Amino acid sequence: MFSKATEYALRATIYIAQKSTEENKLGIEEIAKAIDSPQSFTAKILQTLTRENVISAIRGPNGGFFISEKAKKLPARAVLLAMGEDEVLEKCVLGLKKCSEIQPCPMHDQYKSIKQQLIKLFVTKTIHQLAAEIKDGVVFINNKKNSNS
Amino acid sequence: MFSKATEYALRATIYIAQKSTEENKLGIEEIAKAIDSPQSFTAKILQTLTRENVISAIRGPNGGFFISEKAKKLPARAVLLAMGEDEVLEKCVLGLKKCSEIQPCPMHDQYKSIKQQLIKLFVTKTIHQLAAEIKDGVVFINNKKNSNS
DNA sequence: TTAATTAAAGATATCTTTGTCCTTATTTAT
DNA sequence: ATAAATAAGGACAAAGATATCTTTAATTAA
Repeated sequence: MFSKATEYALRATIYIAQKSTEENKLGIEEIAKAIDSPQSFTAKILQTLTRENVISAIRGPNGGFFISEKAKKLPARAVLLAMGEDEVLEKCVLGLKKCSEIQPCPMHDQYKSIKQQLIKLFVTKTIHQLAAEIKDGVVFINNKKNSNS
Repeated sequence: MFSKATEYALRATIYIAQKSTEENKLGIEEIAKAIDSPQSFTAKILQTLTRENVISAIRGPNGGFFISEKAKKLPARAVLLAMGEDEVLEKCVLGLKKCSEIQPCPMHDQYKSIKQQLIKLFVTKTIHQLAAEIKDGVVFINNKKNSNS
């Protein structure tokens, strides 16, 4: 559904929201290990998320990444927008540019409600809410083949 | 959601199902124009769909592509399988390999039902059913910027 | 049998995504 | 001031997706 870059972006953002505070920032090495992503590639992605004001970064000793309380209230969709991949949610499933209510593709009517639910999911779920579920121990976010934490 | 190749594959399959019979086969040029796809690239894709027995092809004069009545009963998912893109339907939205009911990612519970509906759509809708909607004039499948047919 | 028509197959080109590495800028502590 | 720690940025590499072109194989009709 999403590119690897966007998957890493979502995982990293949720991880940072769960683990960091402005006083306790996270380094790129920790983040990449935690979400099982290539470190340098993830660094690029976090650069983008920082530039787009989804997360924040401070350089130098004791620097690192964190996310402000304000940014935690952003919907998950903000990550998609920052990564330039928001249109996936809206797109026609057959890739038709003109597919719409008045000119539907053969899948439109049935896909319509799925699409609406997808959009709703990314619009209503905030970064904070996603992170909170991890804190509760209900869910996980790492990706290692043999890990349970 | 899907690659361009798979989008073309779905559109081409539906178009062939709508327009062709074993007596009236379609050439690659007509198909590519109808679904607004690059002709040579589409030829490769139709080769794959033929090899995977989703559609059929006959070479030589009066040859072309068609789809058997039997194949028309295949679900849309058969096209995804032929294109090697079936896992999109099943995949964790955050790209986590181990995401499951017992070890859910932070989006799992809400995404679960969306995923199920997606799978149901591709499993229950047959190629024939999708093509029939076009014949009824209810839907369209071309992709031209300025076309209404 | 020859020419024409059509898809199949292979080689190649281009672009995008994914990924790495090295240098630079910033900040902190000594 | 200097050294260390950290992210930012740029150059590059590798792989995959997208696309084109040329040649080959199969089929048909003349």
